[in-house]
Amino acid sequence: MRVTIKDVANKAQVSPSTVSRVIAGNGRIGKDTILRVRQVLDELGYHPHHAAQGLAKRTTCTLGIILPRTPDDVFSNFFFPELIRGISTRASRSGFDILMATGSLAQEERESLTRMVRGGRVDGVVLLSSRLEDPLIRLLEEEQFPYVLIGRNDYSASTLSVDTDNIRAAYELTQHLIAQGNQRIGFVAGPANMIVNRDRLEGYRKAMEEAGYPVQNEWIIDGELLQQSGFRAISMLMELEDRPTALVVIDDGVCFGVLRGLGELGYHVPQDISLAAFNNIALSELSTPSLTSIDIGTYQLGYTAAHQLLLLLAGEEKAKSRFIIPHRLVVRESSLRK
Amino acid sequence: MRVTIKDVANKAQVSPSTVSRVIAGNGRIGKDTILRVRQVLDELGYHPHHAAQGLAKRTTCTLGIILPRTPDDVFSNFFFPELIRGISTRASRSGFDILMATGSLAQEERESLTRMVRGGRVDGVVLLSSRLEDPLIRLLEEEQFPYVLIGRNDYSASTLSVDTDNIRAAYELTQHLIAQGNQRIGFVAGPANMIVNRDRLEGYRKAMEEAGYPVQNEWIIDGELLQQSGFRAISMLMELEDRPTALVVIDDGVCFGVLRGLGELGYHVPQDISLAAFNNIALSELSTPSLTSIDIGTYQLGYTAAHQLLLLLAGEEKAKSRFIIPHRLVVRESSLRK
DNA sequence: TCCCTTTGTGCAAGCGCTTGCTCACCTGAT
DNA sequence: ATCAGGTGAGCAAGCGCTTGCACAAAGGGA
Repeated sequence: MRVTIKDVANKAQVSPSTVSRVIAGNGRIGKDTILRVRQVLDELGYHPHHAAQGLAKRTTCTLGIILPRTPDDVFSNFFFPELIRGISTRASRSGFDILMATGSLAQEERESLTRMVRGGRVDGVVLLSSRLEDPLIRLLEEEQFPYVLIGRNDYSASTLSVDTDNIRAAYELTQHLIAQGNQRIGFVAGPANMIVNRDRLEGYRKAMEEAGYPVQNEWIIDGELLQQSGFRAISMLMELEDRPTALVVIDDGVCFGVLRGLGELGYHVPQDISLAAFNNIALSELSTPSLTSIDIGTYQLGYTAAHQLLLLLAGEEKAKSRFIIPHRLVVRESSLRK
Repeated sequence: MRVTIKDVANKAQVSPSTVSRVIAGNGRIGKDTILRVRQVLDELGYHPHHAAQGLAKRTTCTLGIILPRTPDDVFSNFFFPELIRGISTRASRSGFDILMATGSLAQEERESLTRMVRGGRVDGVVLLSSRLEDPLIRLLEEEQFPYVLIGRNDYSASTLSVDTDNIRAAYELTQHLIAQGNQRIGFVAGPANMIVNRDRLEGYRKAMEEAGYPVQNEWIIDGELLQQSGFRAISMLMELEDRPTALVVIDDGVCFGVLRGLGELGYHVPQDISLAAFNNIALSELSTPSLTSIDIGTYQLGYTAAHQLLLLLAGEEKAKSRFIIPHRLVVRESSLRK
C-alpha cells in the first residue's frame, strides 16, 4: 500500500498537518520536530499523492502540450523533440510535469484540449501553433485559460507568445543569398495558412525589394515536397526561361525534398542553384551538400515559453507579452556559390 | 468557477451520486432521470475534475513516458515523435493521457520517474530503453509498478515488452547486401551498452557466417558519427587493404553521418561502397542517395506498447509478455550496386 | 505575580468525486 | 389485503492532502 502522510505522522509522533507543514516549509514548526519529520520522511520514501495534493491546493503542477497533427504539420516533427526538451527542462525546474495530447483529427485534438482544461488536468497550456485560424486558441481564449503560444497569432496582442522574428530571419537569409551574387531568387513555401509561412515570405520579399530585384510569381512554389506534386513544381520552376539561381525554402525537411528533386532532374547544388532554409535540424549539417539554415534556437524557444507561462501562473506581472528568441544564420555548402 | 458535479445535481434536481452514476453508466437509474441529467450535463459543459476522480477511484488514467536523454540517445530523436504518436493514439482511445518527463542527468531522470510512480501520477509507464543496465527498469521492478518496455532487457522474462526482432532484421539487411554481391561487409555500431546494438551486430554476424564470409574486427567501427571521432574511424576504415564494399549502419541518422564522411573523403555511394541502415526515418527517402533501411514500424511499436500496457492495467490475463512488431526491408539507392 | 505575546501543534473542514448501504416505493404473486 | 422482490435514488463516508482557527505552553515585561 502506498505510504500516506498519515503513516509519516504516526511514525514521527505528530499530526498530519504538522507533516504537511514541514514539507511545505511554511508554518511555525519546532526545530527538532522538523528534523524528526524529515528523518521519517525519507526513511519511508514518502511522496505526496499528486491527485490529493492537487485537489486540496487547487493546482496540478502540470503543463499541457498539444502535439501537432501529422498531416497538418509534418515538419515540426523534426524539431519537436528538441522543443519538448526545452519546455520540459524549464518545467521540471519548477516541479512541473508535462501532459501531452494528440489527436489525428481536429475534432480529437479539440476534445483532448477540452479534457485537459475543463478537467482541471493542467494549470496552463503551451500551444505550438501558427495556423492563422486556430480553433484551439479560440477555445483557450473562451475559457480564459492561461497559455503561451509558440509562434504568433493575430487575435489579440495580449496573448503571451514566444516566437522567432521570422520576417527578419527570412530577410537575412535572402540577403545572404543576394550577397552570394544571386539576383533571381525563388521561394518554396509551406502550407498557406501558417503564419510562419506568411512571415518568411514577407521577409524574403522585403529583401528582394530592397535590393531592387523583382520577384516573379512563378518563383514562389508550394512546398508539398514530400509528395509528387512537389516534384512537378520544382521541375516546372527549373524549366523557366529566367529561372531562379537560388531558393529560400520554408523548412529544412522540405529542403531535403527540394534537394532530392533537383538531383533527380540532374541539377547540382549549389553549382546550378543555391538553397537556404529554416530551422537547422540536426541532419542539415550531415546532408551533402550541407544545408545553409536559420537556426531558430528550438530548445530556447521551448524553454522560454515554459518560463513565461510559469511566471504567468505564479502571478508575476508580465512586462510584455511577446518574446523573440534570437535566430542565427548558419552558412553551409548549399548556398555557397563557388 | 469550475462547474462541479454538485452544480449539475442541483440543476437536474438529483443528488450528486445519481449524476456520478449516470456518467459512469452503471447503477440503476430511471430512464427519464438519465435523460434529464444528460441534458444538464452538456448544457453546463461538465467535465469531471480529474484529481478528484483520481483520488476517489484510485486511478489516474494517465500513462507515463520518460523521454530519453539527449547525449545518451541522440538518434531516438528522429523517430520519437512517431513513437509518441502511436502511444498517444492508443492511449487516448481508452481515455488515457500521456505524462512526459525528461531529465538531462541520470539523476533527474530517476527523480522524475520516482515522482510519477510514488506520487501516484500515472497508472503505468512506457519505458523507451534498451540500455543493458537500466536503473529505471530496476526502479520500476522494485516498486512492482506496471510498465511496458519498448526494446528488451535481460532482467526477467516476465517483463512486458514490445520490440523489433533486431537480430532477424540485421540478418536480413546483411543478406540483402550479400545478395547485391558484397562479400566484405562492415558494421557501424552505436553505443555499446544498448541491447539493440548488440542484437543488430549479432544478426549481421550470423548472416556473414552463414554466407561463409569472414568478418574482420577492423570492419566494425564505432558510430559516434555526429562527432569528429566518427570521421576518423570512417577514414581509417576506407584505407584498409581489404576494405568493405558495404556497411550495415546502426541507424539512419548515423548513416547520414557516414554518408557525409564518405563524401568528404571522395567516395561515392553506392558505387564505391554500399550502405544500409535501420529505422527508416522520414528523411531517409529524401537523401541522395536515398537510404536502404529497415522500417521498424515505429508508430506500431508505440501503439502496441500502449495497447499491451492498457490490457495489463485492465487486468487482462496476458498470454505472453514479449511482442514483436514486424519489420520491413526498404531497398533504396544506397545499397543498389549498379 | 499577572497578563499579554509569541511559538508550536492539533482539530476539523473541505477540495470534487465515488460507492456501499439504506430506504422508500412500486410491482405482481399469493 | 399482504408481502417478497425488484427498482430508483439519496446519505454519508472516505480517497490523501491543505489550511484557518483554536489552543496549550512558554517567555517576557510591568
